Amino acid sequence: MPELPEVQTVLEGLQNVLKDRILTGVECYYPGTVIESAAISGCPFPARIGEFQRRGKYLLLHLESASSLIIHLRMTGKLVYEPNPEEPHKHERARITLQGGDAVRFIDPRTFGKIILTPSNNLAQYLPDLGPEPLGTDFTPQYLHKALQRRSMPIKNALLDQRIVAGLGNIYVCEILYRSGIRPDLPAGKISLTRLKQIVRHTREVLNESLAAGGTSVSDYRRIDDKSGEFQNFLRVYQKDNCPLGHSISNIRLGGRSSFYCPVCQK
DNA sequence: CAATGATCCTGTCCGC
DNA sequence: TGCGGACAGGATCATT
Repeated sequence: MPELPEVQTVLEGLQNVLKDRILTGVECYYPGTVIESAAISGCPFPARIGEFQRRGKYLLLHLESASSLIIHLRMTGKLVYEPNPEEPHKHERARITLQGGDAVRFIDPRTFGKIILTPSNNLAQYLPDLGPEPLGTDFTPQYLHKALQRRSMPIKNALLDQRIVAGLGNIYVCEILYRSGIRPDLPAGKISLTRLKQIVRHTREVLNESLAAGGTSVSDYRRIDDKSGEFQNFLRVYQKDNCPLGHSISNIRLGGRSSFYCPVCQK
């Protein structure tokens, strides 16, 4: 499940592969995977990518033709660079074509991923309300304190809410709460500023460690060069039987998601 | 407004 | 060996 470190790793892979290349189009092989804004006037291709950006779990490719591609991988989306590809792969839902015949395949078995083509000045219409970047300077304990006050939902659900902080998913939230020593089901609004400091600190720590490892590969996620990330080797609670101290891990469902935590280390 | 639950979708895994 | 069912989960929409 691509979260911030995986999306960032994919972005850097795209940057390596697509820098200075001329995009000639986006083909769609599954209804609804590619969405083209009605506000697009004239064909935005051929065009180079002027800027590569990530916002939360969204990839933003700004074309020099004043249009942008918004890509969301959701759970099983993968981008794979392919020199001169032939017929679409079995789970290939879309394809970004390049001048010269090469392409980036969008492979997504569960079909939830999207590629949106929209004028660059109209991005906001296709991006939801997103909270601060967890590695940015405005993600602070004070911010979290304010965002969570009087909220009764479990802290785990709050950290998964992209409107509160943009880019975290199930794996990293489990790991962040373990390192912070906080149970995932604690009501978000009742957590002290001191403990929120732990959350902010460990959010940065976990994300930075994962970025350094090229992300986490637990199921489908691969880098654009189809290599695995390595952070799954450093997970302490997610899909584990025991925490690093040997206590047995509990798995409860919160917001319909499995939530791994150590009942001894997390209070 | 806040919180919860259903929904989308298919590959994988488990038990019988 | 094969089958049914549970499960995985990000974001959105509907309901309470």
